[in-house]
Amino acid sequence: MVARALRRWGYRVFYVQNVTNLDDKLIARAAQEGIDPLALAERHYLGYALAMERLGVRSVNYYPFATDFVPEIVDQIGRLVAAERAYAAPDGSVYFSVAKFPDYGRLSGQRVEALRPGARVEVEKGKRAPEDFAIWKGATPGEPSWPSPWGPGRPGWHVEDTAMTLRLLGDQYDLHGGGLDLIFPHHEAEIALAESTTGHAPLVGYWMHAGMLELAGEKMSKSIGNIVALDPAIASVGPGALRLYYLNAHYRSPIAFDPAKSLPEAREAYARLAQPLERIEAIVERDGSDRPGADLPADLVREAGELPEKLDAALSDDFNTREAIALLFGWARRLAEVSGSLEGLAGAGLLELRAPYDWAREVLGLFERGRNPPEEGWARIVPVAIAARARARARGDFAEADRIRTELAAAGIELEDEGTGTRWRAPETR
RNA sequence: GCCGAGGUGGCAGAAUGGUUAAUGCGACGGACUGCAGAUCCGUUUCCUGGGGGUUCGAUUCCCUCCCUCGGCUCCA
Repeated sequence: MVARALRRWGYRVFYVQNVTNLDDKLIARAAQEGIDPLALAERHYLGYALAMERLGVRSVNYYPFATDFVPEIVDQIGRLVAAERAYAAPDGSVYFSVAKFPDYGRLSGQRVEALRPGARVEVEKGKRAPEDFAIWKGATPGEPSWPSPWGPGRPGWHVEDTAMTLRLLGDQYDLHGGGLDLIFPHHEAEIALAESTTGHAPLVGYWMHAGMLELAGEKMSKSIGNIVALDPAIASVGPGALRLYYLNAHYRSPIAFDPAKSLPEAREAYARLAQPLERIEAIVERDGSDRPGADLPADLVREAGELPEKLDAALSDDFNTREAIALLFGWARRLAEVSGSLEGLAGAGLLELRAPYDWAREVLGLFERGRNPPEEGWARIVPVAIAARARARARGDFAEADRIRTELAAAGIELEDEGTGTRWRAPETR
């Protein structure tokens, strides 16, 4: 959403999302399954990329893999060691010397003296100070490793990202995102590593830290392993409803996920929002956008014209997506009031009424045209069934009419009777 | 213990130093319907964690306490 908005506002955006494709857990799991850790990482990445595609997250320009940047990482570590900002330990690991970077802790508000060593992770031997962190991990037999001046090993987590961004984005860049849980130590470490390497500060102009998705009071996280709900969630309510759910709160706020209620609620809200758009598009698709008809009432012209401006204003207030969504609901309600007269309007007017929805499509990624359209088979079969049901109803055979509706429902097809006829909808079309 | 993010109606979740604190879900009532659903209209007065303070006025600013979540340096 941020990348979409910035691009709309004329910024040139190059969006990099780093992929850590080798870590302790991956190595352990791969050993368990008897496969190559990098292949396992590739499999995870593909699953992630597929889910993002289905969610309509297509703004990322490049997903660099950490292990493709080992030369850059080794080079950066070399510069840090040469500048005595880092040191090699006897076991072949290299540590960054936190004491040599006075700004350490500035981003997170932490004071180095106040940290509690070993709170969660065992303190390693070979460090000169407990707050130092590994940027090169000496090789363990049987695990992937690369040669380096300090012996074979693999990159530490923090340095991967800075080596990639120094190469891809330069010494300084504008925006860095991430979850609130990454501020310390990871983002703190990125700042220390990059600024110590290049001498240029600040590394990042703006940090955007997103609130956690809390599942039953606990953050949802790949580390805990309770993230499995993403694919089923997309499948159950569709990508649009899921995006609406995420965008329904300010990015910095934690959002409470209730497995029983959150997704159905998002689905209902999304359906309400999409309803007027579906009506408009049904007419335009049927008659074309140049269909003749009545002009739009002046007040509607004005409102439709002003809304995108208001939506941009809402979003430019620290990306207040909820405010924008509230405006969209207001527009949906406004259109509902005039739904009876839509049929008489000219195509040009209908397109004007659609403008706020076009904004939402571009910036929020909602209302994307069916990437998973109903199978052609359905499009042939369902109208036939509907006609049969209409005949059954006309002759008063409601048992047969209900049987047809039930049968279609079992296949996931929903029927809705309206004054003019019966509409049908396949699940997951949007 | 320290650092950070939060605490708003039944639920989710915005906003603001000032007349009725958005929006959505849910609930309730009505219209429509053979029924159901969807849709449309309306209602939902008692909601800003506790306690102090500043102010004519605080949900908003200050202090303090409580609660939830995250982090505390090789989990990423």
